[in-house]
Amino acid sequence: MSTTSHSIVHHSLFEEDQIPLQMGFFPFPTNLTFPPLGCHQSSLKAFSSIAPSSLAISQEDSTSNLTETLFSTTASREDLTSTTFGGAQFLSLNRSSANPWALGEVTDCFSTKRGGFDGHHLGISAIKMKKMKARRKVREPRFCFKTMSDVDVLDDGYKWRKYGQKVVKNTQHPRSYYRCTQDNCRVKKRVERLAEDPRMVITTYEGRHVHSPSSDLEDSQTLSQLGNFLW
DNA sequence: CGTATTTGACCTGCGC
DNA sequence: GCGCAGGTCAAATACG
Repeated sequence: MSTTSHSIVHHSLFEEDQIPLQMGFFPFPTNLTFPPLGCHQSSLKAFSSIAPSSLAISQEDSTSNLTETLFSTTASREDLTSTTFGGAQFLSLNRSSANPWALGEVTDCFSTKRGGFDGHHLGISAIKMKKMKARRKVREPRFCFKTMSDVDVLDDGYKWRKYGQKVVKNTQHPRSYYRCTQDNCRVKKRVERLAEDPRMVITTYEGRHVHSPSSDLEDSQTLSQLGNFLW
């Protein structure tokens, strides 16, 4: 199997809950903090980085056959600014305050395995537990993108270990669950094929990496530069 | 033999 | 409370 054989003719970035709804509008979180979700490999350069105050998307990637990049936000055209960086043109989005996610709290409360709440954590009061439950709806930032590819797992520069697979109702293709193999890094990703179009791979990332990609130094440097630019 | 993947069981949240 | 569906665990298995 070759990871270079896939062809990306179109991909898009959108909040995962919107799938498979029409792309176009979703509440854009203000504290999205990647590069973890940045796909720095040449095949995915369009998503060079996502920063707290801006969303950057390469409009043109001459190294791949990427012909079109779409993204959806609540922002109007006026909220977008165009910047040229490293030979590529990026669109930056000035975000508003609307943010459905409270990054950190859930991480702190639920970072360990579910067994973490029994035994030595039994001192937690009922009220606190209730608060925790109330917070539980709030998730780590999740983002997904759709890629037309004949391989399921695209090389995004990080090392992943598969920890589960599940058949999702009304779909013929199973959903695979991956976790970053790096110690202390709890980033997860899900990979599934779109029911309506099996050629499309939906990759959903959850959380933020606490380390650099494991390979591809050149692209890592590029990513780092972009990070500086965007942050 | 160490590491990664598979897969059935189990857990959790949610709707009714 | 019950059942369903999604997500995770972990033992078994495969692979290099």
